[in-house]
Amino acid sequence: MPELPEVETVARGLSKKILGKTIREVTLHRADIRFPIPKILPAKVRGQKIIAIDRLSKYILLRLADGGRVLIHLGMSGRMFFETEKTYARGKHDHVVFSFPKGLLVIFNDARRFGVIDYIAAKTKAHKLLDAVGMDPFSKDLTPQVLFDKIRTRKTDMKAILMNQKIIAGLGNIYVSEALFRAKMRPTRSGTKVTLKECKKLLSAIRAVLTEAIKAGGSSLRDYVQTDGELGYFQSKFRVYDREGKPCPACKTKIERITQSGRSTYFCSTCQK
DNA sequence: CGGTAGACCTGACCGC
DNA sequence: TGCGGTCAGGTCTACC
Repeated sequence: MPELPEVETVARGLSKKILGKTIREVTLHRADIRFPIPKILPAKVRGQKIIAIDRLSKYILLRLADGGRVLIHLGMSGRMFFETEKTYARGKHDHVVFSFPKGLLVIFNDARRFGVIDYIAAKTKAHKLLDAVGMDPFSKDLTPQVLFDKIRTRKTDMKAILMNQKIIAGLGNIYVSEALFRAKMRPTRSGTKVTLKECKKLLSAIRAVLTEAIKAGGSSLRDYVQTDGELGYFQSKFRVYDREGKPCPACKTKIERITQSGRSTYFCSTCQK
């Protein structure tokens, strides 16, 4: 499901209802999803108050009062939503259930099981997955010059560069196509052929599309819902993604779909150079 | 190190 | 109704 805007939407939804609350219990209905879920997690977080809920790239971090953290990644099909203890009927892919006072439940559901749930103890600083996270697109330290320096030496195409989480963290298949369209840049272009001026435009495009998508509550395709069950609506604002054969919103040329690194890319061959 | 294919998993959809 | 093929919002690992 999720790229940065969807994860941000989930993190905000969780904050509204469980920030400052104490975890009563965590139930693991599976021993592993993409990786094993630590068996000790329930014992470690039981009775812990959630003092912060952060998003780092596409990860959600529940910060606990004792300094421990719960790391969550939604993979391709992961969802988190609220239920009430009295009426809850466990769904097929409900793998983890967090219980809070007054019968409030937070369900982690993930059909494809590409998601991750891990526990990071208080004194642990490094984490393999978090160490692979690059700069946040909204970071003040990410200037056009910094982006240019990261891109200019890369021989691979812009699609792969923007999908690389170590370069910029948070974009995925939808928002890479959308950002490149807004920047008028061909997804097939080599990083070595991008100018500083274009990086400035690209960075603005990335920030604009992500900001608009967050405002819309993310994009709901097949199985994404917000924590409260509402649908995000940014999918109705896609300019190229999933619009093969449809007219470009700027020039009416038919949108093309190509495959890059085994994933679909959508672009306008007239607008994007 | 950079680049790329393959792997992991379930479900929805399409054509026969 | 079933069956096979394709595709899906991610990213880690192995290999060149």
